[in-house]
Amino acid sequence: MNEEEELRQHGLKSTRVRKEVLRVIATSAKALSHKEIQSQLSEKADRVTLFRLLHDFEQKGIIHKALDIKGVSVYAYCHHTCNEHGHSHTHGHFQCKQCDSVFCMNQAEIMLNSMPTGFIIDKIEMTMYGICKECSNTL
Amino acid sequence: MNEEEELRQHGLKSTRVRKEVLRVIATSAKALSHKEIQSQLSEKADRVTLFRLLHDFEQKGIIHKALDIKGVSVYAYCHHTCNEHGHSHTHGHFQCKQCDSVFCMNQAEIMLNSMPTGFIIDKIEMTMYGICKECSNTL
DNA sequence: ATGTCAAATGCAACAAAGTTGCGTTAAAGG
DNA sequence: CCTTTAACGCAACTTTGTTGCATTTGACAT
Repeated sequence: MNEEEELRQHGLKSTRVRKEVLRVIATSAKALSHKEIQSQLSEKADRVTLFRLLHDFEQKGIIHKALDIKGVSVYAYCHHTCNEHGHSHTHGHFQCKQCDSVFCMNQAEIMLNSMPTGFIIDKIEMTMYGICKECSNTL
Repeated sequence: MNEEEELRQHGLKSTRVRKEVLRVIATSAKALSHKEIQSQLSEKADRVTLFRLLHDFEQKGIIHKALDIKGVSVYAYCHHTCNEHGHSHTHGHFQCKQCDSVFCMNQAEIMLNSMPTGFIIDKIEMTMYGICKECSNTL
């Protein structure tokens, strides 16, 4: 499925900016910040357009958001598991202290051994910090 | 142990602002943002002073930092388990969608069922989102 | 008690991330 | 090809957090 089809499937118009952002995110091995996405576009797009587009993509289940250690949002592709009714991610994220890259870690799932009483849990996020594969090779 | 002693024990000068910030954080049931801390001080302190002080407290192991869902830093008391050589928290955090409060959840521990190869893990953070005890009572 | 000195504070200015409002452009369907 | 509505771009703004520098103050020695 190409970008055009995927956008339409999620009820979004297929436009120049959207197609390129989708391509950039879908082909990235790591989660990307707004800034990184902007700098990877061949034809430049407006900051605000990009912010709004990322919100839309997230809302439609095309991408999901994580926070890096500084609290900056980074975005990663959902690989067709989510839609506008909700996200269904069980994976955690990993941020490298060396290169700052954030990766989706499908190997790492979360298991809660006890639930706090009275609290209704909706979503669990896990982030690991350390050194990534690539950086640990060059140490 | 009072605030004055605790600050000295961690190698920090005891000052008016520090004592009050420490009191506010140590007696709070929830993690507090910079903004919330500032608004809870009886004698107002400078924004920048507060930011620097929070960094210092974190670095000395007096408080620890978590990120709320918007990426804003919130701070909670360490209860004497940490020092300048490192933090040793195994608990996760919980943020309420209703009231935005962030709580330390000592009940919730993390279990990794498999480790990603090549990645060196240093620290694991977990945040749960949902409805807190208080808000779920008034639903 | 008082002087000294580094550390802590306050102020101004800045930077980055993210938001809001509004006018203009362009995709999609007829 | 015309119309409509969503997407885009621009300007201005907000919030969080940072940096540099001058002033004040806590801790310690005299």
